[in-house]
Amino acid sequence: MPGQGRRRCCEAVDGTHRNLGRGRGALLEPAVLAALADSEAHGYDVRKSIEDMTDGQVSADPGGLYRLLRRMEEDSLVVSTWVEGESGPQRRQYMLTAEGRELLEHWLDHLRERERVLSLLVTAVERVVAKD
Amino acid sequence: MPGQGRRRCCEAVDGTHRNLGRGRGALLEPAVLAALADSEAHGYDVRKSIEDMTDGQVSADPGGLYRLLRRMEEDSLVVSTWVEGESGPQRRQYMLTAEGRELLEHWLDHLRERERVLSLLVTAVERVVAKD
DNA sequence: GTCATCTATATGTGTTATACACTTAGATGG
DNA sequence: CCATCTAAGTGTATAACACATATAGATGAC
Repeated sequence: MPGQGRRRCCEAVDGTHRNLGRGRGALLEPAVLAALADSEAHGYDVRKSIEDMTDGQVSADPGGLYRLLRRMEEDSLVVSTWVEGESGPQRRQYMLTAEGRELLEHWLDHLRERERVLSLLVTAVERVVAKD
Repeated sequence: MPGQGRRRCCEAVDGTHRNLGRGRGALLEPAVLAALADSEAHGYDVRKSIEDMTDGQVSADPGGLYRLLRRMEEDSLVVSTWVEGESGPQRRQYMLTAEGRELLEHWLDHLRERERVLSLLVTAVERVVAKD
């Protein structure tokens, strides 16, 4: 069986998905934008939204998610405020900005393109594999 | 327009796609495997195969492609031989191994899963964007 | 009453592939 | 002779990731 040394194609050590693809090809950012487009939320909720969105298949790494949210705030895609709960300020509420919403629309086109490319690739692989 | 500082979502500086997603989420490896499943080929041909496969939308970075091929050989997914052309040995011919073919089959399942997740994400984004 | 578990938000860090620029070299063609 | 195509690389800074770990309050079991 291939894939002992370097890990390949399947994501996390435990076999679950943990990412949506890396870097520029990543899908985590649009997922976050989409999660926040409905209503503002805090990081923990965003994480659950993404799980819901993807049918429980993508469970973002908390560390990475919180860092992404900070990055996105730096880039003015979201803004955050600390929510003073009845038990002290412990939640950072994120809200989408107009810029973030604009980018999400842009992402939609891009995601559709990616869908198309992926489907072309699947077709090509199917052709050469010709599995049952 | 968002995306001046950090580049976002769109791939290369010139606006073309150059990758298929990074790292573990990357699609370049299966594309290479698929390109070599039909018939052995050298790197330059693989690059063109990928372009064909993706309707000209993905044009792999040559540097990265050659490095990937080397990596794949290290992992016994492909084997290479220098082809002695009539004008000296200048082409490295790559051939898929049984292990490589096995991994490609595995990739097919994985790509289909990715297709499904991507389509769920697109649906989610569409719902919140509700564009035209 | 304490122990696990859940909510919630982080930081630390090594690893790795990437994008882009650049090099080399033979062949082809105007 | 000079551009362009084929062909195969190297160099390198950067960025993002996976995973481990820390923290703290709340909830619930036993």
